[in-house]
Amino acid sequence: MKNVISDVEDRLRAGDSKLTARRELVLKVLLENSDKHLSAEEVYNLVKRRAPEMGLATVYRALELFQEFDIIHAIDFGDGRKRYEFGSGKGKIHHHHHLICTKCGGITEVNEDLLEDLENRVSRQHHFTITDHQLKIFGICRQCTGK
Amino acid sequence: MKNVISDVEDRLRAGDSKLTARRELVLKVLLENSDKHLSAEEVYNLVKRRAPEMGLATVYRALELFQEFDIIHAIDFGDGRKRYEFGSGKGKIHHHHHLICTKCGGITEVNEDLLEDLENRVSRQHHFTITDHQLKIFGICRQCTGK
DNA sequence: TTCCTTGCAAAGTGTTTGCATTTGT
DNA sequence: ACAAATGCAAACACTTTGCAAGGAA
Repeated sequence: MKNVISDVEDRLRAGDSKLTARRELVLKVLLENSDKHLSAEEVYNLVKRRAPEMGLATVYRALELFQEFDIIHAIDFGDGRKRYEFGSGKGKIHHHHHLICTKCGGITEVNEDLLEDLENRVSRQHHFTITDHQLKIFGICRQCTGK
Repeated sequence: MKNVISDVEDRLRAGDSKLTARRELVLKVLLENSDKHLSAEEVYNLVKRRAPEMGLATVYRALELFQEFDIIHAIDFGDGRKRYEFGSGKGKIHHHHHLICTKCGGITEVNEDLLEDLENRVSRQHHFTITDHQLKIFGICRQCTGK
């Protein structure tokens, strides 16, 4: 946990930016809720508990910065706002998928990458150099089944 | 072509709605550009050529109506606006995927459904009843390769 | 008439930007 | 002191909504 923060600090410094107190707070909130896919507003609300004077714009700017440094990336579950998640958006570093329950809105992560074969086929057939993919599966989750 | 329109007309009428002249125009524009994934604004601009007095709100309302009737559905390519495509969003009727070129922004459709095995596995492992999925593959398209 | 549709403008929602002030070094 | 970061409010982009006017049955 602490190491993640100092790792981010190093990466920012290497790019002539720094991990200010506000940015660290944003980062911590993201870390502590890394299972939740928070939106900017949600991050803002959590952050405000510890720094009530903090502005929403600062949260957006921190999120943008973290994205530039490939520390987080945005995902879109179709609810009209961006949500954030650790890991680079580019590259094949961190492939996982989301099961989205259309009843309760809950999101489950599937942490294996299940698409290698498929990617190889598509890549060959369409002469398309794949750098990333995004799979969202919609349906009814275990808890909501049978309700 | 004509049959698609009268089919839509029938479906709307069955649900106590009707295919007005404006709505038909929206539908036609969508049909004539079914390869393009138009946004609301793009539909609006095309529609205005034939009906200059038409308002943007009417386009949005027509698109919403068509979605309710599962005639079209919205997709999000992460550019901040919704784009529309024929076919139901629910159900396993019409599964295809999108190759999104990160260089030129071009979108290629992959019309086979390649995910059956994967769905079966996920469904079993997570007790998740799948109703739909969405796969976006990012990379460099054939034309942009080597530029 | 009655009900639905439409155009227009206003309101909403999520995000970004301009600018004066504050902070860190 | 200087550059970068921040809070605030205004601006933005896309979408939705309220309402009065228009049209079809």
